[in-house]
Parts: sequence; C-alpha cells; structure tokens
Amino acid sequence: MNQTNVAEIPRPNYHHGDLRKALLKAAKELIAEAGIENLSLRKLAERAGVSRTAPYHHFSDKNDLLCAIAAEGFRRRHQSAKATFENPHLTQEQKFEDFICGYVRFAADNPEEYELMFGRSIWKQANSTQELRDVAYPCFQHQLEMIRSWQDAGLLASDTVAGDSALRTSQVIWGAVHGIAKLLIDGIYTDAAQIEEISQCAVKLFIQKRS
Amino acid sequence: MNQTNVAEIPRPNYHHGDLRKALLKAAKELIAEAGIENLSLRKLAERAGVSRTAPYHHFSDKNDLLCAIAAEGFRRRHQSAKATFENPHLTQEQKFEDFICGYVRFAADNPEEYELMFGRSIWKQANSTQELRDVAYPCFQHQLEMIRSWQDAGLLASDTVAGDSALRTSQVIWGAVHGIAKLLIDGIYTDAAQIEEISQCAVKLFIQKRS
DNA sequence: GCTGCTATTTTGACACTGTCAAGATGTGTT
DNA sequence: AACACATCTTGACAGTGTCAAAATAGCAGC
Repeated sequence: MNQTNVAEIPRPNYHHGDLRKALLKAAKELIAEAGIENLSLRKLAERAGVSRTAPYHHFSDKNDLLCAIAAEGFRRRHQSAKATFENPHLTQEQKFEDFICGYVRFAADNPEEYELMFGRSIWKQANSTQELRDVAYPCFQHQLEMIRSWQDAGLLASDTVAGDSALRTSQVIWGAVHGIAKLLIDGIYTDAAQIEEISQCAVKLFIQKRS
Repeated sequence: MNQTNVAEIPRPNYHHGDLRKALLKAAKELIAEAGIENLSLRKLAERAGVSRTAPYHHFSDKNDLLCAIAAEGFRRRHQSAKATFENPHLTQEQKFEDFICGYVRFAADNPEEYELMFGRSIWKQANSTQELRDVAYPCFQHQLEMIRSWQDAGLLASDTVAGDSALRTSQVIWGAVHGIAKLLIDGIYTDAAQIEEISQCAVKLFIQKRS
C-alpha cells in the first residue's frame, strides 16, 4: 500500500475533524483510479482511515454519497458553461462551438464523474437527492436558455416543429453531445483522439446554413 | 412466489435439457422486471430451477452471460434496420426517418436490453466477448453505410469536415439518437411521451435543406 | 472541577453477491 | 460392463451494503 495519501496516516484524534469532506475527496480519487463500479464504501473508509460504518454518519446511503459527488460536478460544469456564455468578447457562433466542444471535452476529461452525473445509477428510479436535483435542474435549464438565444440570433433553426421549438431543439442537441460523450467514454468509440473532429462536425451540422 | 413460470416447476431429470437457453430466457425476464443491476446469478439459477453454480457450465462468467443477451439484441436490431433500409417501397427520406425514430423506439421499448447492448458494463475495459463483437461490429458498420448512402443521395450534408465526412457525420447522428435514447431510458428526461416529437425534430435538423 | 447530552466512531452481525474446488449424478462410447 | 465426459450439486471464501448496539469524544450547564 502506498502511503502517498495523507488520509491514510492514522489520525491522532478519535474524531476526524471533517470526515465528510475527506470522504468526498477520497471517493473522487478512488473513482478516478478504478471507476465507479469499483468504489466500495469499505475501501473508501479504509482510505480515509476510519471504520466501515463511519461514513454512514455523514451520508445516509452509498447513493447519497454518489449524489453529493455528482452535485459537485454539476456546480463546476454550470459555472464553466455560464462563464463562456456571458463572455462579451465571443460571437454567438463561437459560444455555440465552445458549448458543444466544451461539453464533450468535459466528459472526456472526467469520464467517471460524468458517468455519475448523467448515469442511470442516480437518475433511474428516483435515486436522486433533493440537493442534487436543486443543482442539476438549473444546469439543464441554462442549456435550454442558451439554445433559445441561439435560435433567436438565427444561428440555429427554429422552424423544426409545431410546438416548443427551443425545447425540442435543445433536447436533440443535448442528446447529440450526450450521446457522443457516452459512446466515447463507455468505450464504444475506441479512438478518443477524434473527439475534437466529431465535435466540430456536430457544430457544422447544427448551425443553420445561410446561403 | 408466483408459479406462472414453467421453469420454476422442479424438473424430473437431473440434467436440464437445454439449460443455456432456459437461462437466457429467464435472464431476459428478470432484467425486464427489475433492471440489469438487480440481476444476480443466484436469483437467475433459482428461477431456472437449478443450483447456484449450474450456470457456470454454460457461461464462463456473469459477464459472458450478459454479452450473450446483448448479442441477441444486436441480431434483432440489425435485422430490423436492414429490413427497412432494403425496403424498395420507401423513399430515402422515409428510410432515414424510420432509422432515427426506429432507433429511439427500440431503446424505449427495450430499455434494459439497450442498456446492456450499449452500456459501459460490457464495453468498458475489454469485457466484450468475441461473439458479441462479431455481431455488434457489422451492426455499427451497417449504420455507417446507410449514412453514406444518404449523403450520396443529397439527403444529408457531406461537406462538414475535411476528412472522412461519412464517418464523422455518422458518429454525430449515431451520437444523437444514442444520446436521446439514453437521456430517456436513464430517467433524465422524465416524460417518455415526447420521444416521437424529439425524434421528428432530430430528423428535421439533420436533413439537408434544399431551398 | 464535574455531569450529562449529543455527535461521532467502532465492533458485531446479517443477508447478499460472484466464483472456485470437490464431489455426485447422469449420458454416451467402446 | 467399464470408462470418459458433460452436467449439476454442495461447501466454502472473500467481498459487498447496511443495521443495531456499544464505546468514545467534545461541549453545554452547573
């Protein structure tokens, strides 16, 4: 066992101090190293230097812990997307391109975290925490608003369907980036070097031609 | 315990007859009922009326069993897609529309099977069986060929990128349908009634405008 | 100081999982 | 009849999430 991690050093006190934060940190490390499916609460507790059941006083569940990690991811992603969109030095087209490419790049750079944020383990059958939903839904909503503004600017088509065009269009575009990301990080596209080209192709396909 | 399933009746013979087929059948039932993550080899064996380790004489692994189920799914899907594409009574546009809508509908109708076919449990870190790959890759390849023919017919744009345009375009379109399907069956889009509208919107967004 | 309350942590236990090893029981071949 | 082989069973092990009860630490009020 390597001793590089600080948390592995036996702590002097009975009480940990901030076990919750330490658990989240160790969990993200373990997930990045071995994947979500290989994260066990027992290994996590061991790395944090506490007993098996200690985490249960900070997270009601394993699911609760996973939701907390996912919530952090949404906060980071939301902030990043917002920063780009509100950057006054970029054209609408640049912003759209950055949204598409940035989305896929985020997933490719943090595959396990992305899997957690948008994976079935959390969203299937109402496993999502209230906290997670409070962070994730505004993030989804923001995507919708961006799409709507690109439609208003004439960058994206807006005559696609009878009903709420922005909603439908955003569902398709979100679906596209999500699908590209998933196929990549789940190992179905083996070649991860193509992500930039694929993203660029997606940008070109969606942007309205004005000839 | 309901006794509806034939396999639950204690068999008269020591040898089962065709346990492999019975296991695959029971596994698909269990998966459809409770989801993949709730499928255990022990429950499966119990439903098939055999002991815990009996399945290991027909499948080397749990993963091996899952791959076999996924392979069946690919065979079905491939046949269906091929039938539509080779139907001489349909226009290219109708075929494309059917490809998009049919893909999403297939995923929505068989969510657990779809999750197995395209989920990380199988494709991540080389878990896929040789048999599965032999069935899946031609299926992927066929999608690429269809896209290429739609490009040749002028239905889809073909000037999107410098390199292999058909490959990139097919990766984006496949990504789109995959992403839409995933967002739906993983419970992120809560309203499954919209799938037809979303699919239609995707069709309109991808089809080249000729005005 | 001391006493008690509460938050935190630990040990013990349970049911469940995938999978291996060894033995039992059939089926088919010579 | 005897053997080989496929198939199935029982026993066992390590690993998992999680509950209950006991131990310990920190902190309020006296």
